[in-house]
Amino acid sequence: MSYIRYDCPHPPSGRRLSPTPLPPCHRAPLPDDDLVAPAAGSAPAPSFSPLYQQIKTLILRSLQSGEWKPGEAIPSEVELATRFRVSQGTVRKAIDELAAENLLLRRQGKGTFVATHSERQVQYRFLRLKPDLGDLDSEGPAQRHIIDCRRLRASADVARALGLRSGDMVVQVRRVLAFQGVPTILEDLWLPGQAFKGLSAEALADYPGPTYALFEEEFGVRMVRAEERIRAVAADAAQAALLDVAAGTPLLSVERIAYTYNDTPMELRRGLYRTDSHHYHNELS
Amino acid sequence: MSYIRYDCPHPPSGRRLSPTPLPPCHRAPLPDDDLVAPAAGSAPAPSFSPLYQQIKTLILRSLQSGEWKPGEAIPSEVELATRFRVSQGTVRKAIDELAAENLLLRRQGKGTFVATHSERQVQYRFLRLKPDLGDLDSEGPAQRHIIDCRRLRASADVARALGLRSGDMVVQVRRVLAFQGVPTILEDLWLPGQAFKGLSAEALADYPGPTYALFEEEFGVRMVRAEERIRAVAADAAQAALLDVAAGTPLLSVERIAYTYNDTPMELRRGLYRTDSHHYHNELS
DNA sequence: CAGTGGTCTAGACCACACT
DNA sequence: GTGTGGTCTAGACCACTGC
Repeated sequence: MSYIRYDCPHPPSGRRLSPTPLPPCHRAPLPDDDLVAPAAGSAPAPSFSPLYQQIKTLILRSLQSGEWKPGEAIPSEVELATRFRVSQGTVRKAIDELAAENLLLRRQGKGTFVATHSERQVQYRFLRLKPDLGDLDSEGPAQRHIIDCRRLRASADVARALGLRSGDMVVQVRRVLAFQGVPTILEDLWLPGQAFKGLSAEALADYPGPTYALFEEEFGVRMVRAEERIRAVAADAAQAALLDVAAGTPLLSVERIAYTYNDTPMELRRGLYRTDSHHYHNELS
Repeated sequence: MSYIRYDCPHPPSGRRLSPTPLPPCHRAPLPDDDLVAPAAGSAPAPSFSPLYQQIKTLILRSLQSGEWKPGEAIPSEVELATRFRVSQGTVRKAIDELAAENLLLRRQGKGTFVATHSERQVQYRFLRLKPDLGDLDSEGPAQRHIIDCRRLRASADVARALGLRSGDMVVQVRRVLAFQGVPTILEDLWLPGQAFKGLSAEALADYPGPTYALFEEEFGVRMVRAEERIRAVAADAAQAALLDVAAGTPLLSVERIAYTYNDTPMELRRGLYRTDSHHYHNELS
């Protein structure tokens, strides 16, 4: 008596059965807006998912809607259990998965928090380039040199990567990141123009934290995961000049697509990394 | 009353208290070999870990000792719960973590299995080079050309990577992997000579599955995780010839250290990847 | 059908953080 | 102390697999 089923004996819309163990019977129906209704908008078919997955979806929805903002605490487990009328253990399992995906951050004794790119611990979460020697902090944050920031129409490949139509407006940023004075990363960013109205070179240059934190704060766009394709290429003359290397120097070409909630692509990034004193670090398991 | 503590009121060695909830008292002491004793060999200090962590350690120990071999089913959760005298939920949580680390594989209705590099699904788990076009299977498995396989004394850097003393014996393998006839990967492998006695070029060439599966079957060495450092380099003349590219072509340099249980390094691999029709794929989260 | 892992609950207690 | 997440248990039932 625990799963949403089509053959649910409850007439009032195919919602989940109530998991009350000892008296093995159903719980009183809940207000529709309190649980996932297989209603408009959602995919109608797969409402077979376990309860905790539905809770997870609901929490995700609240994160997406901005009900809880990055860095803030979400309601406690007991509170959420009451709200969703499930046991604490079920809420717990939902939160466990969201924490494993780095969307939430649990802190014992304090609460559960919406993850952010601002936190010291996980700053530059998506940057895998590490110095060959010395600890990660000894190097300090990168210096940013914004070369260009403009609005233009998306080319075919940029549009495809961002799920736009070619010709749609995008913001393009070109910048160089330097570590301890050595220019090390040259990258281009493309962002959907719609969501990033008003992004300027000044904002990018002045913001003290990670760029993804700026995106969270100024545009409400939270990057949740990303995919990268890495190749080795030779620097052309222009690239070589910007990175202060000889033309033809082998560079790491890193193409990244970053996604918000619901696997919506929100950024395309093409970077060239010098790997003479840094390396791209990856953990496999 | 649930954690191992130094102030545990049980005299017979600092072992864990019994988690019996309703009558909040301790359970009868168990045979020493049944649970982690903070005995010789292990680090003595950190015996504060939760029960499920201890269970995890015990399961890990059985995996390590070869009590359950790759591909085999481990005892059911209830069975393990009885054996370790804990609740099924506690065993479950231990297995959950091991499954998340890809050491175990759960299959509903069938059991929990020791993960292996032989399985079709996760074959080439550690190889991140993907074809630019076409699905992963369309390409088929790589053709292996073993160029060399010899035993020699470890150089300083190889020894350091493998946790050996320089001068210790290692097996060195050089090979080329080709996809659809195109040589794409040139790599050197170094393996501790002790554990890989008898490894031959013929065995490497003839074995039909992934090399890591051969290591499991023939030498009982299970690679559990790995770390990679990636750089861009230019092919020298010899490398270029083997990979059928022009000298100076940019290549991905991938240095991998693969670990067995207990974070013991068991393989150093230095690969050069052509990225003209393939790319290194990485997921960030 | 029995056996396995998967879900859900309810309740107890522990560890940690703040006040 | 109160409130939070973290651990542990016991028991029920569901879903999948294979005999």
